[in-house]
This record gives sequence, C-alpha cells and structure tokens, in this order.
Amino acid sequence: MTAWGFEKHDHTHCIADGVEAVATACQARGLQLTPVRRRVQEILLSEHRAMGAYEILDTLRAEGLGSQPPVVYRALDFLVKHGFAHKVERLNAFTACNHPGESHTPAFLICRQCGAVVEAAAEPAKGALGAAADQVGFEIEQTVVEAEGLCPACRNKGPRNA
Amino acid sequence: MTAWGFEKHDHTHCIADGVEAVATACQARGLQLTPVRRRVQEILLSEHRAMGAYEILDTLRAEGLGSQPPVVYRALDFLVKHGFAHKVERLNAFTACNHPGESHTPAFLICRQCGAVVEAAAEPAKGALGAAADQVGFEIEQTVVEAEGLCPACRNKGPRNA
DNA sequence: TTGTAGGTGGTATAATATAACATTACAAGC
DNA sequence: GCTTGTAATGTTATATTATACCACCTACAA
Repeated sequence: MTAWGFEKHDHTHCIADGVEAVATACQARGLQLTPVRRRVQEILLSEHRAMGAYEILDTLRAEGLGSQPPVVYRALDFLVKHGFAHKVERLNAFTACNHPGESHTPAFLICRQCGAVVEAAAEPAKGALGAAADQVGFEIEQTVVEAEGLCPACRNKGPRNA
Repeated sequence: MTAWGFEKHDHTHCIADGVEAVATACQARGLQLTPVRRRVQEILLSEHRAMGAYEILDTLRAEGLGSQPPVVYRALDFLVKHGFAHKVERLNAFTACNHPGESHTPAFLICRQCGAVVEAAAEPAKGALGAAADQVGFEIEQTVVEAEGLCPACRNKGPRNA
C-alpha cells in the first residue's frame, strides 16, 4: 500500500469522504452513528495527526456536545472497536482510519518533528514476528506497529535534533 | 531469533545473569549502575512480564530505596535509554531486556490472559513497513512492534474469552 | 574554590483513563 | 397504552501514568 498522507492533497475531501464512508459502513452494519460519534470522527479526520482524548474533548465541550471524559472515551471506543479510528499507542492518542470498515492491521509512520501520522499497511503476523510467534506456539490476535522518525518535509528542513 | 520465554526454565539465573550483564555493560561504557537503578533492573528481571512504574515503586518504597514517582521514572529512563529495559507501549509498562547492551529492535509477544511478555526480534524497518516508509521518504528512527494474543499455556487451558 | 555535571529526594501537578451510578430514548412484545 | 430490555448519555469521582520543578549533595576538573 501507499502511505500517501505526507503529500499535499485536497483536504476538504478527507473529512467529507471520511465521514461519508463511516456513515455508510454504520448503516450497512446496523451501527448507530450518533452525533457525538460522528463529530469525534470528523475531528479526527480534520487533521492528519493523532489527537489526545482531552484535546478532542475540548472541542466537544466548546460545542456543547459533552463535557466529561467518559463522553469522548466512549465515542473513541466505538470508533476504534469498529475500525473507524485507531489508537496510536506510542502517543496515547487517536487518529482516523484511512480505509474505514475494511478489516486490516494498521501500521503508523509518526513524524517526531511535526507530529504528522500516516497510516500504512503491514502484516506483521506474516513476517518475522509471525514466524517467531509460530515457533513458540503464540497465537497473535492483534498487533501494534508504529514507526517514529522524520517525515519527508521535516527531513528537508534540516535535522534540528536528529 | 527464538522467543524462548514461555517455556519453563531455571529462573534464578534470569535475575543474576541479567543484572550481571547490565553491570558489565555499564562498566564497559562508563555508566553508573546506582543502587536504585540496579534494584529496578532486578525487579524487572524477576518476572517475565511487564510491570507498571508504580508497581515497581511500591517495591522500592517497601525497601526504603525511594518513595516518589520521579525516582522510579528516572531509573526506568536510564535503563530504557541504554537498552537494558524496554517500555511496552501497549501496556504502559516496562520489562527487562533479553540481551542487554546489544543494539536491537525489540518486538514483544504479550499474552492477554496471563500477562506474560516475551521479547522476540523483528526488523520491521526491513519489511513491509520499511518499504512503505522508503516509498514516501519517511526516515524511521525507532519502531514499536507488539503482538497481543494467547501464549501456548493459555491456549491449552482452553479459550476462556477468545 | 569554584563551577559543572550527574545523581538523589522531594512536592506538586499534569495528562490519560475508567468505575460507578442515575437518566433518557426508543423499539419489541404484551 | 404499558412494560420491559437495550443502548446511549450525563455526571461525579477516582484511578493510573507521567512530568515539571526545586533543593541538595558529591565527584571531579578548571
């Protein structure tokens, strides 16, 4: 797959198309895309980076959609559970999924300079990790694959603290 | 590499040899293995699972080695920075390194049932993830690779909530 | 002897996350 | 219509993880 996200693109589509895709998937699967859930997904889609739960909560609060932590955590749980968003463990933060609905094993490229997060694909269970797991009889159910480094733009700006 | 850790083994060696290896590496590199640092490493080595910082702190506290969070976080920072321990992002917890001192990219197999954590090796930067990164010009500096699932023992006990 | 660097010990607080319980909305079945 | 079950919401309180910051101490070199 291509991790296209570092390039410039018409970002207005990202939000609209993203929410649209989630709405469609919800309808198909009989899931309720409630106002809070929809808004959280929009917020996540609005930037190609990972956002903390409390950062999202601030926005919801400003809009009167809920003011307490459980509100945002519940919405995030829903989105993550159904594959519409992912948690970036390294950052304890969340990001919208690139191809919502499709089952996949996400992997992330995280720029430590600008904070951009791009979803790539990796099938670690099929690579060296899967081999090691097989060898000892470990059954992999979920994987976390995250790479931290410098995105193309930040590399070009010169190594500030590389 | 072999992820041998799920099997039974003579565990007394794990602690002694582990601390020994760290002490040697510190001497070779001119690092100070102070009492707190040594004790934290021992505590991590004492179990093949990941331990939370506050869990470690409880032990230190009981032994009069320090009672405040910064004490344990400083020791963990030191150990992680120099490759003697790793942070398991998925669990926000820490575990001793299998081959301290050697530079390597750790990967973990985490049993969701019994909490066992075993370090394996993976070179994700060389696999699909590395390819995706190259493609977009992303420079990988560090990776997090963690798999969650069931260890052999827990698989045999029957799928309690699989 | 005076910096300076690294270590320690501590307070306070920030940031992330969940437990627990009351309330509301709505559809299914009587 | 009424009741019942389920899912979502609202809210309080608290748990868990992590860091900022300041004071002090020791070794060691300028």
